[in-house]
Order: sequence, then structure tokens, then C-alpha cells
Amino acid sequence: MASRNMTRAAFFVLTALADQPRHGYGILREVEELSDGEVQLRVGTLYGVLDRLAADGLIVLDREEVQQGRLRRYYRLTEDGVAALDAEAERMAAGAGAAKRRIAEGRRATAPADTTPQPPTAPGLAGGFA
Amino acid sequence: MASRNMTRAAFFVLTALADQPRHGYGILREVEELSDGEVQLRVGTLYGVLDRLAADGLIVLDREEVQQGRLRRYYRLTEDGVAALDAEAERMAAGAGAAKRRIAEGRRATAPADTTPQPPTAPGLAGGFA
DNA sequence: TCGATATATATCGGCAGCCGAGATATTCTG
DNA sequence: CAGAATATCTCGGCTGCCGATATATATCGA
Repeated sequence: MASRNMTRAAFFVLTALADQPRHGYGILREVEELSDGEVQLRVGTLYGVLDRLAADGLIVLDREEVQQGRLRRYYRLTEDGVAALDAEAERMAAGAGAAKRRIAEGRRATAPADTTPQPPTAPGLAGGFA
Repeated sequence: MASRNMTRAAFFVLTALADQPRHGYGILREVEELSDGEVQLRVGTLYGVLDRLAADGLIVLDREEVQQGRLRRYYRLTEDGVAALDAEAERMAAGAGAAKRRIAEGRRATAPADTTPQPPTAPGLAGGFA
């Protein structure tokens, strides 16, 4: 029963875990770093997300370590997790592309007579979300 | 005080309005069409989103028409709306790219000795969200 | 003609999920 | 020694999505 709608927070947790297993606090820092400071995943959000992702089988507990007296609980992506993240990335890229294309269309409609011939970005009308 | 975190529903409403003004029900159909049936914006979601977007100044009421005895309330994007949608599309594309790149990194780490030299997708570590 | 479906608006209550705040504990830094 | 950083986790409030419902007209097939 996986594949409910993936939330933004879940997407970034999966992304942070995509290259290697990480523990909660490490995920927090990694999300901030990989988004160049744009996305700040909050502590209060994290554990709920982790629980849901584990329940959905997208991540599993990899191992537990005690580093310098502090417990670290490492999680890693499952195969389903990789697939779900990949699919979501695809959907996002498609959505972003659709938005960009339509913005251009909107500008063309209002634009002051553009002489430059527009290359056909998409053939049909619904030319490219999925 | 615009620019709170844009929700998925809001993103798709803005995208549907990006090429031309549309009325509520038309937005519903357009979102479904532009996403090739993948995204179904619900009626119960729509009007709340419309209100919030209008309050944030991202859309405005364009005009009201009575077509075949039925009221149609058309909305259109403001300049802020176009900018917000554009920025969000950029963020999504960057996020999708980051996820894809990291999935590839993860595979490389587990892969059975890949001989094909990997082209340097990104220079730095945080090489490309924003 | 009658019922179903499509078009079109809008509200409401339940539930999921994000986040600020706080609890707890250790280590590092000034 | 104090405060920040590292590390875990819980809870309550607020926002937002969605199913259900209400209302009304037009269209279309049986």
C-alpha cells in the first residue's frame, strides 16, 4: 500500500538519503546543504516523516551507532524508496517543464509582436507532463 | 506578505492559468489535461486555493461571464503570480535534478565496478539545487 | 419525459501533515 | 561555566487537502 501523495518534506528526506545512509540530525543538515540553504527541514517535521516513510517501506533502519556518547540512528532507502524518489523527481521535472512552457505561451499571447519564430516546444496540447 | 510556501495545488492552479485566464471548473479540467490525467485537483480544494492565491496577490478576478445560463468567474495571473510560478518551477526542476544526481551517486556506491567514466555532473558538493 | 451526466458555483467537517516549542542528554568551544 | 552544537523524540496548534453535500442549469440518451 505504498504510494500515497509524496509530501515535500518526504521528498527531501528521500533525496538526502539517496547517496548514502544518514541519521536524523544528519538528514536535517544535508537537506539544508543540498538545497543551498533554501529548504529548511524542521526537527518537528522530521520524525513524523521518517515514521511514515518507514511504514510505507521506502526507508529502513540501517544501523545504530554510538558516536561520542550520542546515539545515531541511520536510515537508508529501500529499492521501493529509490523508485518512489525517482518517480517523484520525474513528476516534478515534468511539472516544472509544463509550467515554464505555459508561462512562455502566456507571454507570447501578450507580447508586443515577436518576430523570432518560436521553435515548437511540444506538438500536442497536453504535450508533456508525464 | 506574499511568498509563503507554495502548495502543490496552488502550483497547478497557477500553471493552468499561465497561458490564459480560466474559470474554476475550467482550471479543474485543464490541470487534469496538462498533467495527462496524473493530477486531479479536487473541487473542495480549488476554492480555498483560489482565495489564498487572490489574497496573496498572485491571481485576480479577470471577468465574469454568463454562458448558457451558467456563471463563469475567470481568474488570471498577476505579474507576481507569473514570477512566483516561475520561481517555483525553477525550484522544482532544481530539486528534481538534485534527486536524480544523488540517486546516480547512490547507485555508483553499490554498483558492481562501473568501468564507464562518469562525466562530472556537478563540481562542488552542493552543486545545484538553486 | 425522466434520469443521468456535465457544467458551474460554493461550504463544511474530518484528517493529515508541518512546525514551533519544549524535554532530555552529551560534547565541544569560548 | 555558559552556551552552542549534536542527537534523540513528543505534543499541540494551525494550515491545507478532500469527500460530501448543496444548488442550479443544460444536454443527452433511453
